[in-house]
Amino acid sequence: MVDDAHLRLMERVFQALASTPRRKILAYLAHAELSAGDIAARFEMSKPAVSQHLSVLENAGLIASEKRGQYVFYRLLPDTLANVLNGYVQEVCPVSRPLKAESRTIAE
Amino acid sequence: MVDDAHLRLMERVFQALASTPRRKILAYLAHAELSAGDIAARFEMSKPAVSQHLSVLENAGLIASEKRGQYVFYRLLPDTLANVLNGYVQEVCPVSRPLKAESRTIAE
DNA sequence: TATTTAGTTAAGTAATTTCTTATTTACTTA
DNA sequence: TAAGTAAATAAGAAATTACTTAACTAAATA
Repeated sequence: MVDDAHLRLMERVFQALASTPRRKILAYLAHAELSAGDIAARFEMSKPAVSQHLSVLENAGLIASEKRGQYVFYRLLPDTLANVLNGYVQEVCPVSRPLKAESRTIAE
Repeated sequence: MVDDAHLRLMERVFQALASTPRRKILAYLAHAELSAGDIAARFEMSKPAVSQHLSVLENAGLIASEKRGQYVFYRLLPDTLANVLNGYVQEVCPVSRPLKAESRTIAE
């Protein structure tokens, strides 16, 4: 049951990440909290299209929204991303590999 | 130029991972090298469908194939997965987070 | 209170993805 | 060499995804 929930979350996360605009949105939110309009302004596509991308990311637990007055602000939820991706790397890569990569990073 | 190639690879990797059957194939290959038929036998879908999934994974640099006699054997290329996912986590998550997760793992 | 601004929801279309079956290629063995 | 097995390619149907514009809701301001 719990594991099944985890699989469904993983499914939604990988689905969410399979889109260049959505990965771009996450990159923007890594540096600052932004309103829906701030985000839409950085893309060529229409506002509803961006709004839909934001829903996908929110349903995957990758971002959270908060309405303040007229605006809706979005912020990154870095734990979901880190947990799902690190978890998957460790599941697939014979343990030593990801650790080595991280050790290198830690060493820097 | 180099960075553009990196972005195209990332694009293909996330695209490849956005499919449950393909993530399952990677999990199988994490434990052993398998022939195309061995892999197809583990799924309900037709062999050509599995073959197409294998192409997607191979084009993303996540697996490699080698023909030996009548069979084509597939094996995981763990570096691509680890590099792309770790790289992305670090790009998006304010550095501390993935390191902490890995430190915990290393501590075990 | 009427208008403007920010954002989402709805409905429909275009593009892409994921399957299927049929065909083809390459190797093995009777 | 003929027959059988393993796998990929081809062609097309069905399902999903990613957009568009139009309509709607909520908050701010004149």
